[in-house]
Amino acid sequence: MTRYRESVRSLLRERLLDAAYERVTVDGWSRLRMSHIAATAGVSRQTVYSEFGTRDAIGQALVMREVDRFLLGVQEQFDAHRSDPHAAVEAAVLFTLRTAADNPLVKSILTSSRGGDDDLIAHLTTRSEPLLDTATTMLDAYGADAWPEIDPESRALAVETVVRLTVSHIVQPTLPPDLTATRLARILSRIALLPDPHQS
Amino acid sequence: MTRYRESVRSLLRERLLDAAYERVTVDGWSRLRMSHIAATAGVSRQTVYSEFGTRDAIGQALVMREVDRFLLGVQEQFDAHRSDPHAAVEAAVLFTLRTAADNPLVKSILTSSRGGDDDLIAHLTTRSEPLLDTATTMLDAYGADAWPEIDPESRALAVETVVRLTVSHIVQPTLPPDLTATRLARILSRIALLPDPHQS
DNA sequence: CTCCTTACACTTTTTGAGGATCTGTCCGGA
DNA sequence: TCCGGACAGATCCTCAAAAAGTGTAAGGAG
Repeated sequence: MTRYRESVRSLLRERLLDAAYERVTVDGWSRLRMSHIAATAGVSRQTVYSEFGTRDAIGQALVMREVDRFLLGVQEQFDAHRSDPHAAVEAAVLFTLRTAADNPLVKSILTSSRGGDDDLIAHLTTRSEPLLDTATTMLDAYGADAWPEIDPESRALAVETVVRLTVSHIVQPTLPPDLTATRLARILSRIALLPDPHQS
Repeated sequence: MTRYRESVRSLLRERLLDAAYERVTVDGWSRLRMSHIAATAGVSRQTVYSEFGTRDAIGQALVMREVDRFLLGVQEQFDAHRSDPHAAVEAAVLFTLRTAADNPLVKSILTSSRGGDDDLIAHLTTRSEPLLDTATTMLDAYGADAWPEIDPESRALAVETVVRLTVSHIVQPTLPPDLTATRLARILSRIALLPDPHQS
């Protein structure tokens, strides 16, 4: 019985977050109104309040959900290439670039681009400024586990570098994502002193 | 005679730009008034207008002068280490990080950080968005001339990478500038397949 | 018990009119 | 050449009234 309640409740939460997300990506956080969320989700304003309490809590939940999804996606790319660091980096970078390209929320979280009328970023500073740290730590731990043969210092250097370069390419793209991913993978191979399959 | 006129004129221009610079670094571009510049430089407002025409032109000139000085500084670092690419990169990165740290104008030009009340950045889009391109091109040409033994593709990759990483460290510093410069030089050596004097 | 409607106090945004300030230009005098 | 003064037009404050939004609460329906 309690199981049923929780199921309904989390369904409602997702529905509300979906509604909020839709509005945010179109109008920006500042123009999002509680009544919009309620209307889009087909519930009353009060239901939104009883679920989240405040508007800020919705922003928090929105950011958290997006961050979790993104990090999960990155992990999946790595899992798909456990035996091949070069391919893993290429896949993860490509995934990140593509996500940033068509997910404005993730993009602003990753780049913390100030400005715009979008103060959703304010919620990030609590949760997303550490995002790059979290990602870096995650990748480092993952790398240590999956590829113990690489020397630790080189690995740390490589991880930090790929994170910075990826963000750089989000902020200022030059080549198409897939080519960028290839280039970054090559750079990383050299830094971590890996064999580069595409070496000329 | 004409020589004298030009000399006086360029002296006046410098004086006015100095005055503008001083105000801008304190109050920001938006709060800079033509009358301030005139007063600080000890001339009349009309003299400022007859020299620059518009307020925007002053912003343009200010940005140009700063960019030129910065680029010259980078060149000097390279010239000082013509025989040693590794040391050249380290010196140039360190110079850039330090300049960015205590020259707010250069920093905002390099990072194009929008926001703030400082729309001086707007003038950049004409002149400074290409700054990174200019810097990259300059470094590439310099590298080709000074170190022809490095293979061109690796060199291009290395140059683009060091530019992006340097900007990244300006935006999000972690270690002190000198350590960062050392690390970047090491990374670059590996990408360009150079001998690394500090190899462990 | 959950959700809806309605209502209400409080805070934050938007709006608009008025004045002040600033830009860019012109001219007469030194 | 430069300065001082003057001027039209644009832009930027200021500040108070009105509008809209947040968060809380009570009563009713299923």
